[in-house]
Amino acid sequence: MGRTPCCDKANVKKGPWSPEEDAKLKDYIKKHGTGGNWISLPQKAGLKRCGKSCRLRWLNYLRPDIKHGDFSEEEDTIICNLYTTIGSRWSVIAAQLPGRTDNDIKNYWNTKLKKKLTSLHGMVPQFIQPSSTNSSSSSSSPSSYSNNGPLISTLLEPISFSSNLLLNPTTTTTTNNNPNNNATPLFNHQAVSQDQSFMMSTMVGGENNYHVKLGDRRLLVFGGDQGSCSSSDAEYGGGIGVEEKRRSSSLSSMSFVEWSRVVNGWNNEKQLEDQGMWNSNMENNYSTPFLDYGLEEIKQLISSSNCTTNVLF
DNA sequence: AATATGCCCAACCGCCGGTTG
DNA sequence: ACAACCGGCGGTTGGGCATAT
Repeated sequence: MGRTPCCDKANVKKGPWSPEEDAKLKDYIKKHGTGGNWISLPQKAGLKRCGKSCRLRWLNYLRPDIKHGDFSEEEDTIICNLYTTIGSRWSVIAAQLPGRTDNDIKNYWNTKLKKKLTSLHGMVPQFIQPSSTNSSSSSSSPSSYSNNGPLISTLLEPISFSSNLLLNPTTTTTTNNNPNNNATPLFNHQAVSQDQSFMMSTMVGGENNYHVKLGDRRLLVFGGDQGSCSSSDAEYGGGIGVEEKRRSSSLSSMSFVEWSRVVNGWNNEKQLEDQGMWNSNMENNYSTPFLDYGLEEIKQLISSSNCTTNVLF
């Protein structure tokens, strides 16, 4: 048989916490810690609450390192960037914002940030589901990501890598293989499988270093699937970013520049140029060299660079 | 001033993977 | 091996507050 139930559901208090309850919980944890057992905690602390409720109250409100108050522009950017990168994995996003809880970020996104982006730019960043090599799974649950293979996370710290790692340049352009696909991603970066290959564009940067920039942060971005590509990709994103080419020959694109324009409100090429994301020589040359990489090459490339970031494979 | 509407956010709900008995 | 619990997560709800009518 299994274990006994954690609490008498009929005999636990629900609803808002009183200051007295908060004080009891805080005091208990201060003296004894959580002990790794939330279920027995309320009884020990003298609270008529479910352990789950205590855990939530502590993590989302009572913890001493919680940051209250408005979100900064930088936090906005990180949230937007990560949302388009990994979707609504609020706990992962929260891990990048010290003092913020997943619940806070979720609420902030749903009530303010979405509207802010809509009012500023007339659109909201979208997260496009990765297509799965496992046809039975198309859910957005975290497990589906691990099933799909490695997740390459957005880099939140400056990166650079040497141009001598760029091999066998070929020339290609992005095409929209599915004109009926209206779900145009602004920025498309997801879990990828081991057997997928990548198209990596050369990026605007120094002579020997390639990077893309978002505000004062540089990001290495991988992405795209499902053969979606908009005209704006060709217009703005042709030479910048990292693109994924599936073996199926379906070519897809994200538009990093387009996304950066949205996030930062850069409205013309001059602003993009100022940000190091555009150069006038590219104006009539959207068909810049792309380079083929496998995942292992990318891993090697990153590990051999000065990268000090949280790339997840 | 009274009422309606919209917004915010703390808390709940239900699901999932891992663990335990 | 299996059933049930635990911890963690994301989605949703509903009460309180602010603003509009």
